[in-house]
Amino acid sequence: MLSDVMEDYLKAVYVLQREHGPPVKTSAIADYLDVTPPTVTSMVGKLEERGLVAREKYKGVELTPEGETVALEVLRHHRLLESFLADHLDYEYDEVHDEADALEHHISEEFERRLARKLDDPTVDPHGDPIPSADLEPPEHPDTTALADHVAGDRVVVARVDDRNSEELRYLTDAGIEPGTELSVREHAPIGLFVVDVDGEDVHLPDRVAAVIRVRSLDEVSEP
Amino acid sequence: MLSDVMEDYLKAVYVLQREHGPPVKTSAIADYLDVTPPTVTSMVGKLEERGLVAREKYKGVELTPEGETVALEVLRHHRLLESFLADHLDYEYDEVHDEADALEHHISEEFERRLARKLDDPTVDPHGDPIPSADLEPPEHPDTTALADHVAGDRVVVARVDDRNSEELRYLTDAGIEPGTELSVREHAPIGLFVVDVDGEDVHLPDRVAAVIRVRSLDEVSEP
DNA sequence: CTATTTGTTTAGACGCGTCTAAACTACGAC
DNA sequence: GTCGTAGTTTAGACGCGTCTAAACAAATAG
Repeated sequence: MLSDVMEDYLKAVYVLQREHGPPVKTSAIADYLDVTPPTVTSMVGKLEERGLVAREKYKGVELTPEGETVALEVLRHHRLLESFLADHLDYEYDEVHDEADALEHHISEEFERRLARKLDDPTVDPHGDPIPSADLEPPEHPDTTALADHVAGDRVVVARVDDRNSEELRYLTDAGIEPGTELSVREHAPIGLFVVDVDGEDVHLPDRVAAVIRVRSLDEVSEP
Repeated sequence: MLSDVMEDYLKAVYVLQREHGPPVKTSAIADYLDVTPPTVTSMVGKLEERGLVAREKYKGVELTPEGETVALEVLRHHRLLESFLADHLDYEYDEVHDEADALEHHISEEFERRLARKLDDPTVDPHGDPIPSADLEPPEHPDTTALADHVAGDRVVVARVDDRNSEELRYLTDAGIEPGTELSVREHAPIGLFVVDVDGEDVHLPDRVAAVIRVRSLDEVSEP
């Protein structure tokens, strides 16, 4: 039996591993979960005893296959819930993350099955993140590029946006930027600002934000 | 801030208070929550400090108005969830209780609102239990009688069935007995068995089960 | 009206998940 | 290469929710 908190740690390691590759550092997990580093160390110790992570002291941590399966299960719950909230309860994209976080540990396998069925077995959540399949095999990660890596003139379609910052997400949604949106880069201003064209409207984005928007090229040219 | 566990205790006191009236005994709560009596004593102590229950040592416990409001909030969550699971996720009546128990503490106020709206502000859950309204005023409890108090010949309509025992509930559902079902009492056998007619079929129920099925009379006669 | 049984509370312990303070490791600057 | 610093781990504490064992109160039988 695994506690909610342990599941949260495994999810965190999974996500951070995807972002920066293993090994995942103690402080990165602490930041992600809003907890102090000693707390992480002690929790990671327990996960190691259970064979869910491999750890090298002072170096960092990495999921074992068993740990990855747990993380994928949690992620599947999370993203199915997000999809459900957006599709059937009319939540805005920026509101679904927190609600799904609260619920993801408490739904039964039965609930998961029925939800998936109701939603027609979706493969992508409202932010464009892939939903792990029911067999919990590691999902394909379509090769996308960061919007920040593109140059003026590039035409791209948004693949996914980071779901963690609700305010940012709302800003983007209001500007019409969400998975599936087509846009073109007008300018990369030297002060660290991207200007993109969305449906004929100029939208301004600081570099930091452009870095977490994943896109696919529309013209097979100009890959970074 | 109230923990999930505290909410569970308040819900338990509420339900037990409705069933047997105050004061609610320590052991009754312990049974209900599947916990030992000392645990209840210590928890009740904390609830008392917070002004959510009034207690007389060795006698029992009773909800304060504040405690009752919390209990009603939890119950509203629970019963809205049950309704949702049955109506939109095709759960059977006997499956909804446990799932709702797991989720009731983790949905936001926003979720509650959207759920109620989606369901068209229901006033009764699938078991026939009243759903507290959004203002959390104590709901009306329609005056029903126990099926067990009726005699041969009485025609009644089922108002509610106890949602706690999933097996019993499934048996009743399979026999066609659920809120809204019309039935008539054929016989009260002296060995502690009720025989009722449901849609022309004989259904046999031990006294204990007949005691937890609440009904309303169809002929204005023969009130116990 | 006392004695026994039944039920409740106190006492003390434990695991979980968290913290702060202090010890330690690793790594980049010099 | 040594040293200082940034980051990690150990040590020790705390509140929560639970338990068992023992002390205590209330209800009941005689």
